[in-house]
Amino acid sequence: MQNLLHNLNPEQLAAVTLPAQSALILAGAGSGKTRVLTTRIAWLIQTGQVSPNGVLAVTFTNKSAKEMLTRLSAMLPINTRGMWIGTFHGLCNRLLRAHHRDAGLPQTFQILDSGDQLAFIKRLLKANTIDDEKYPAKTLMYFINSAKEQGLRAAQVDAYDDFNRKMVALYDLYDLQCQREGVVDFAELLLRTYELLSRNQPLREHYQARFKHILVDEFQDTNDLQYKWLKLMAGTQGAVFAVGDDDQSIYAFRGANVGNMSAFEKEFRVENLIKLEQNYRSHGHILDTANALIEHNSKRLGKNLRTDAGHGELVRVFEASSDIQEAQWITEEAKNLIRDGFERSQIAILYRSNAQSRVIEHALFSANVPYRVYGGQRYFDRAEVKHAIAYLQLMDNPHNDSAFLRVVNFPTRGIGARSIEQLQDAAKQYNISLYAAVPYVAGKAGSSLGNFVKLIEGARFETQNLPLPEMVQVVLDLSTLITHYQSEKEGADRIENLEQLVNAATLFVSEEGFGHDAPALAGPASRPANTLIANDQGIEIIDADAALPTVMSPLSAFLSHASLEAGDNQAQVGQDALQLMTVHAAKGLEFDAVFIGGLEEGLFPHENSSQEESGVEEERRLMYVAITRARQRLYMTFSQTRMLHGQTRYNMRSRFFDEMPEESLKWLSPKIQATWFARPKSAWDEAPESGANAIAQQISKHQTSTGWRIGENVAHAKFGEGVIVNIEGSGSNARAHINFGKFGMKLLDLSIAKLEKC
DNA sequence: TACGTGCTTGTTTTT
DNA sequence: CAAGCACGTA
Repeated sequence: MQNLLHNLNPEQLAAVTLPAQSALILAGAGSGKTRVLTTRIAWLIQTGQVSPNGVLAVTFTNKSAKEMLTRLSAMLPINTRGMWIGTFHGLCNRLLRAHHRDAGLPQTFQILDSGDQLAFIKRLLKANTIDDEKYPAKTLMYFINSAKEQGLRAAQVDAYDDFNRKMVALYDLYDLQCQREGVVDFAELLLRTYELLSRNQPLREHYQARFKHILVDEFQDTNDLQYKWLKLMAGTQGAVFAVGDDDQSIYAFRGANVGNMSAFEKEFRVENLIKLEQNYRSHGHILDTANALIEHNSKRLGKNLRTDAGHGELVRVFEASSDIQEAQWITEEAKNLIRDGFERSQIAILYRSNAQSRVIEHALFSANVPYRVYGGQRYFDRAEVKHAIAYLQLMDNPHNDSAFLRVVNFPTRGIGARSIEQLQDAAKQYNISLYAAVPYVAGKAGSSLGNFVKLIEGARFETQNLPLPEMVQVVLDLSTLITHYQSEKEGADRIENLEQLVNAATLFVSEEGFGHDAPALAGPASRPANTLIANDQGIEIIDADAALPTVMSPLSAFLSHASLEAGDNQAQVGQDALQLMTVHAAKGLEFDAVFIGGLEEGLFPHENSSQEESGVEEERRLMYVAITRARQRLYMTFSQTRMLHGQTRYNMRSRFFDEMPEESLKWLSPKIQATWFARPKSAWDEAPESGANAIAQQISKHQTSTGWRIGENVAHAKFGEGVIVNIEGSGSNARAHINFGKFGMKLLDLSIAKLEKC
């Protein structure tokens, strides 16, 4: 124990050793949050306050769940495999598999990822001949997901107008169809579990009694349903140890509710609110900058990071004339850093939106600087992999219409749109799945469809006693997917990805503890004995014991894994290359040197978020996250012109610059560069792109006729500082489109409006 | 059924 | 600008 607790600072120690009551830990960026969480679990177990299976630890990402397990096994000599540490979704999946009958689901229910869900909804709309102009699939998907995330079924949603009534009706239809096919979406995993435990008292009490200690990571990111879920799990006796940082809540746009933190404080009668404010990551000026910025948010629980690391270097600010120049400057500066001994993988370039990466990539590529872009396509999202998965899905649950439609004619086997239509009619008539409707289709179409069914049945029969990896191999062969891609000119990568699936299955089997002798399609009878709990009503409860093999077959488990963990999208982690990613993707990471690009009004803060104050506050938190990624050096850049959606935009520098302490910033370029375009052409040496020159020439034409020029900074009595974006007309009729940042775009008459140059 | 063309539409994203 | 998609033609 001495070992466990040593090296903790007083606040961390206090948090780790809190009594068994609910507690809220406000953990600032870089304050050792994960360490506190894992040490707390280890301490509870080591001091005998709880057994490993009495702990429930919830995270948002598979990555942090894995991280927690790794750290924990390093601290304690226990087998962590059986422990209930995982994502909300992963844990719910496990519960629903074990209690599928009580939850009203088939044992082999399958999980729709967001892509599947969208396709599913499109299909639903088409089948019901709904005008998708009026009711777009994406809107409906958002509607359904946010309803579920609030814990609401269609019948409970308040529909106040015709549009909403229609959405509610479609939501209801959607749920029915999911049920028919035996599929659940992400939100459904949580809602189903929540409903199961709400209605099933013995089950609820069983788990409440089991989980004495519930620990939640990134609590600020919980949505309403997750909060209710936690409340239900905890019951009256469970102690919830919630760790979070309200200043790093950046997912409100997808339903996260920071308000859960203060709600938690009240509803769980938190007596212990501990703030971890000692930062072990960033140097002083960086931290001061972050602190000053976040001070501008009104709704905060209040917290200020401090460091012992000393002031360190000033935060460098650079104003570029164009996005291209910005990228080139970042590239040059990164090269200097590497020359000075920074590791490439310790340098990050962060941006608000993915579209910004292109220009930067171009500059890096031209300069031969290796880089890695995070957030690309994930392994299980690739079309060829999805196809292979669909075959496996059909073998495990043939009623999954999405899987059926994906591969019924892929590779092509003469089943065209007409045959599918016939099949869909039959399925609709008898209210059954497409697969089950095959026998009802007559003629040639019927026989090709019948052959497809035989293919699936054959694959199922042939693989029923095989271990998972061999099963995957057989499916790849029988489906002729590989043969198909062999005849395609650019199929080599795809074939490699498909062959990779066998490896993925092998890895999965060994990691999740499915022995090689485990039956491929384990039915209830063939499963190892589970903990049986008798209750008053005489209902038998099979405890969803932590190890996956006890609650589902290797195939079902592997398919869940494919949906819940789409795989790495951060190809070759740790490779010696610059790290490019969005600020969102950077959350939780840290680097020696960080560049934050595109700090302009409209981009960061993003224009779509600037309408409401709460939107700007979230952007500010996002900026706070970005700043606090840096250990010793931080750069912030912005540009006077930027190419977006094929047209040049003139943005003002971000308001965030006015919210950061002047004394911590070092402007590498003049703060207000009065007239970069008025300079003689020779000044353009640094901007070799001829496009920029063309823009400058175009701009200067206007100057003579109106006395104002595009791109000029102006000040207005009411709207403050702005940038002239366009000028129309000439002489006394001239009017200008001016971007006033937070006041938006205005069209002003140049002879009337009192504008000042600035 | 495969491919080409023209049109729309652009934040952030884990599970 | 450029990617993704719906639609039309060979």
